[in-house]
Amino acid sequence: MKAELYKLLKQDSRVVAPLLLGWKIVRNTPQGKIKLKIVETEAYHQTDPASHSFRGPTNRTAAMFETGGRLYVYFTYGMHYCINIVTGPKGVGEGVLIRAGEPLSGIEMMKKNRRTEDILNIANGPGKLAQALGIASTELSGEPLNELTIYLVAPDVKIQEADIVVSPRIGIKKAADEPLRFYLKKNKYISRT
DNA sequence: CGGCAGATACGCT
DNA sequence: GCGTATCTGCCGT
Repeated sequence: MKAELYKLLKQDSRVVAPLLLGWKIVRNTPQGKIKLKIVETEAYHQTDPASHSFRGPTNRTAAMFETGGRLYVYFTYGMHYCINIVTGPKGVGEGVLIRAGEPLSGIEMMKKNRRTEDILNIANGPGKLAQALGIASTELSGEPLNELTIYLVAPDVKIQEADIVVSPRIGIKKAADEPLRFYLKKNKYISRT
């Protein structure tokens, strides 16, 4: 992992979450690369009761306690996988949930993975995004970001602060008012407004 | 379209 | 047992 990215991801998830907007998430597959622009994120910190890491490390959440720059993949609702970028120093359990992405390339593969032709419905939610990327297990959880599996690419054009909208997070009961969801203003691929 | 039930299995109490 | 960082389809408007 590049030093620049390592420095970014070593920071607090609440700092990193808005900074990841506009970055590209790339999945390398034998059939080719799948690329999406990150358009929606949420921060989950160890001190946050809504975070899986809140009660300390477990077998499931061990990856969140690693040094920033790894993947944390979890399974929920009996059928969905979701992807986080682990952030912060080793020993602190935190990460950034990637909630939605704008398809850039490998679109035919994503359509097949998602069983839909509707481009607006390919990755506009965390479970959908994981499915679009072909993630159907937790085997990549704990994996360091790397060009052989999954990695991040910096934005071509720097995202302006004025283009970022902050809101409460989706689908949680605890700490439901915390403004820890970030998305790109007017972007068509976010999960909801 | 908006709201809601149902699916489904795993981690933790 | 119970709750879950969700999605889809089906229903009514």
